Amino acid sequence: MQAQTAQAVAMRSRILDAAEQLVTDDGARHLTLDAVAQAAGVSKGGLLYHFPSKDALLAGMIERHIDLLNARCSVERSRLPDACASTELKSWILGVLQPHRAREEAGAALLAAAANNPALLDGVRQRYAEHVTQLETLGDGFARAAVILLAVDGLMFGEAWRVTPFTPAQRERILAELLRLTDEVCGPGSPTAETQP
Amino acid sequence: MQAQTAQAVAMRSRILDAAEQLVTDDGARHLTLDAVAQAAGVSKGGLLYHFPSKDALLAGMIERHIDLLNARCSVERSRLPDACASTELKSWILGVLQPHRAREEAGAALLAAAANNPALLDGVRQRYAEHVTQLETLGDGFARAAVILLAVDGLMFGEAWRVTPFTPAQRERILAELLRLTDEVCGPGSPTAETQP
DNA sequence: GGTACAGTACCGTCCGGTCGGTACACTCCC
DNA sequence: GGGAGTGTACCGACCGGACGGTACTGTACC
Repeated sequence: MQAQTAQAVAMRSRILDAAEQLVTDDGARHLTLDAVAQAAGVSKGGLLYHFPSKDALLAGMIERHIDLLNARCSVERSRLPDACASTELKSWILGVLQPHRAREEAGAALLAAAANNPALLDGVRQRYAEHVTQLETLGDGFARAAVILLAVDGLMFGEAWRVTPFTPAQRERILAELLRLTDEVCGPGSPTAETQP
Repeated sequence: MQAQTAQAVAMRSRILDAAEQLVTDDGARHLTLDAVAQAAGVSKGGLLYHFPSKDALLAGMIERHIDLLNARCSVERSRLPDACASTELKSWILGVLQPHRAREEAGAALLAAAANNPALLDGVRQRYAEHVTQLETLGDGFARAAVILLAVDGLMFGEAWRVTPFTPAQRERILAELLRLTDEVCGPGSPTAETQP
């Protein structure tokens, strides 16, 4: 890790943005150092200053992706007043799927990593295993909760690969259904939760 | 397309097997013509005789993957006696997930294609759109059916990427839950339920 | 004076694809 | 029936370019 001045952080972010965009537009195959440097408006030397190797770049993409998801889920979790067993699941659903305008193409980071160096996905694997462990505490509700979790995955992957042809309205219905199914796992939680317009 | 003698078909199949194995074991990055040729026990020239380019090889992987899924789903569909609206969905679930010992790693074909040339996924996109169109006929059940479809995707992707840590027992429970949810979409699908006493 | 780059020249390797050639089977024709 | 021709299946050396990475100089700016 480096000194991380504001300037450096900004440039790192620009580079990661460019890399994500490249993957979603042209495919992981075309994620080359030269292409990333050009897209980010930085020299190759500058790129390698921040990410000393391609693996480091990929790891940076993954790391930011996970951090972003964690931050989103934390926000959603803090918005849910109940401490029901479904809170984690709900915040996961909302965190992953809700603000879908910005960059669910961040899933591209996973694709790029999987294509180039599957070992970089270990962090994701670990996080996933933790999720499943949590779901196990639901007992009989495990299977349904796992289905919900998997559906969220499927939607995220599908959108990252641009294979899911859902309209925004359809997506809304699916999201609502996921939340409804979550309620069925362990009840709707605190009544104050759903009082928003 | 070529003459497709039995010999050629066998060799093509061997090559595709080797390619799939390579992707699942070493990642899409290491899917090179030389590596595939060596793994298939064929010379590079021989490989390029059957697949004139790498894109052709990837397209062949995708094509076989889709054909395999279609065949499996047909078998499962023919086993389901009812013509209920959930038949398609059920046969899809069973076809994709049931014989999971053989090669759900065929999902590796999708990964390899997405990494190298995303345009190769157009066939998959088309097939997916057809699925969704079918689901729309379910009316109110659409959202739930879509969730089921997405969960199947999520499980398939997750297994292809080796991120899902489910035990076989957990997987069984999830599969059962998926079928149960399918029944809820339009009833248990008893044979010709609408017309029989 | 250290951070944060720009710029460039270069290297070694890897990889997709080409190309000339081989072995063998089959067929046509005299 | 035997040579000539044709097509299939496959081999493997080779080429050109792309790509990851190194190395170094310069320089704007706080």
